[in-house]
Amino acid sequence: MPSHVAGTKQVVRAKTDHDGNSLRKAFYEIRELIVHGRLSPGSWIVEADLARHLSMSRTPVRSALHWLQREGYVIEHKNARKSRMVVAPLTKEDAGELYSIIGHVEGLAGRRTAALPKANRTEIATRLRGFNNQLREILTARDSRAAGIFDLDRNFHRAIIESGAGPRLLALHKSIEPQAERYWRLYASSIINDLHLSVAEHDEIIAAIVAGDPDRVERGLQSNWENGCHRLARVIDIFGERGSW
Amino acid sequence: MPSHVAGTKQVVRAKTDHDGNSLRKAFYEIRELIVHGRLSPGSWIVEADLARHLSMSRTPVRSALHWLQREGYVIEHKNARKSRMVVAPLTKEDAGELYSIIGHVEGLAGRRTAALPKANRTEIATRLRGFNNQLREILTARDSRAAGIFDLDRNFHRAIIESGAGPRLLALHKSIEPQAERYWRLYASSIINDLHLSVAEHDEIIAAIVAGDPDRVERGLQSNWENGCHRLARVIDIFGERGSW
DNA sequence: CTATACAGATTTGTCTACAATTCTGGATAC
DNA sequence: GTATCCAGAATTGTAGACAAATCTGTATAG
Repeated sequence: MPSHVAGTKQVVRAKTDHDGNSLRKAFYEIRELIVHGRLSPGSWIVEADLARHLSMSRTPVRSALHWLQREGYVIEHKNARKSRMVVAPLTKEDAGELYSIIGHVEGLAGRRTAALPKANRTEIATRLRGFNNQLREILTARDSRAAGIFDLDRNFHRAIIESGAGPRLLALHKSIEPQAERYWRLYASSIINDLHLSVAEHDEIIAAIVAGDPDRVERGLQSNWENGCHRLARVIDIFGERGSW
Repeated sequence: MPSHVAGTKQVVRAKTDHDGNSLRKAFYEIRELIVHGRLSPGSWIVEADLARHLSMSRTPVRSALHWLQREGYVIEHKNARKSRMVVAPLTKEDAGELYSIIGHVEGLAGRRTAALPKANRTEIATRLRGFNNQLREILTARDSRAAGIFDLDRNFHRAIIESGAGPRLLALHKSIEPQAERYWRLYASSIINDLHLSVAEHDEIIAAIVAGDPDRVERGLQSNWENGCHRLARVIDIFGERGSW
């Protein structure tokens, strides 16, 4: 190549194949950062910083942030006509609405789970008992490995949703549930101290599924979330809200 | 500037100010195209074509399509590792799940509307009666201006949601409701023929709000959607599903 | 006549460039 | 000492370029 062309383009391109789907990766990684509190509630988001952190360009990061905004993990601090993005704060009011929605979404799914054939229901109940018994063990052992608790509770609820919900409801649940996890993680004590209550509520839900009673399952799930919300509210009152100032 | 640099960049750029927010515009316009059936269910989507149609670059169009995908207006026809986008088909099964979800979301909001102070409730009821009476007029006059019917029914429901729901639930409703509109628009006759049933159900909902009975409001809204779904299912049976082949 | 292979056309995914706007800090006026 | 204004830094929004992947149609071999 002649040397006089050297300065013309010379954009050394680093093989664009960042594995084919950076957007997904960006979405899940950023969500993880938010859910785990590494990006703390109320804090500023700079696209370029995240892009560097994830070692990709701004384009997929940007799209991911828009997803997160639509789902409520991120809100736009609209100054004038430009949208600054901020990690959504955790407030008691928001928690109330969020938990209420999840309770109803799960209630709807649970209702359909209760309508499944008996064979399926007993199979599910067995699985649910497995999760709940593990929770009970942690409880009696005063183990308090918070991480395990989160996962067990999540698995319990997911098992119900996944067996009863169709694709739409499932997607809806998947997009909302991690937001409740934000509250769990940051106000962990609320879950751990009152764990026995939740375990008891789970027992009732299992019984309702075995009985095949949709109303009872729905009520059980709604109560579980509603009560969780009250327990959470107490903790928020004590420790204060985060990211809302 | 030395002449040997003349060929370096020279990208004449046409003032990027497409008004500051092309993404929103792209999202709403494309959604409109889908909801109104201009982009028919099951049909292929090509980013570049849409970009040309909206006279903007692919970047905002692409993001908008991702939003639409997340909300269920568009699905990805995943071949290998690349995502071809397709306008979501309209199926009886999907309608069932969709209507069920909306019924419950509105039910939750309506429940909170029923819990408002009496003064607010009567004010809302007045507004609702306004919409419903207009529907009744169209009905008795055998007017069947479909467009007006859509708007009136939508306004009726929105009035309830907006008075009872918090920001999260409102956003959720806003993202789901237009998807029901897709079914309305394409199977319009299902609404128009049985309009009197819906009007009667609306009356019951109004009465429940006036009475301030959350359970009754919730039941009323859920039934309204559930019955609407049945009416729709009959029409789908007759005319067939669209876009699913 | 059918099946395979290959070349060109399409289309998507990601990157970087650039314009416009907003923010920040410091210098100047009072 | 405080308020105002301006230059430069930082940040966002959009455009367009390119590479990889997929699809399509045609030509060739059997």
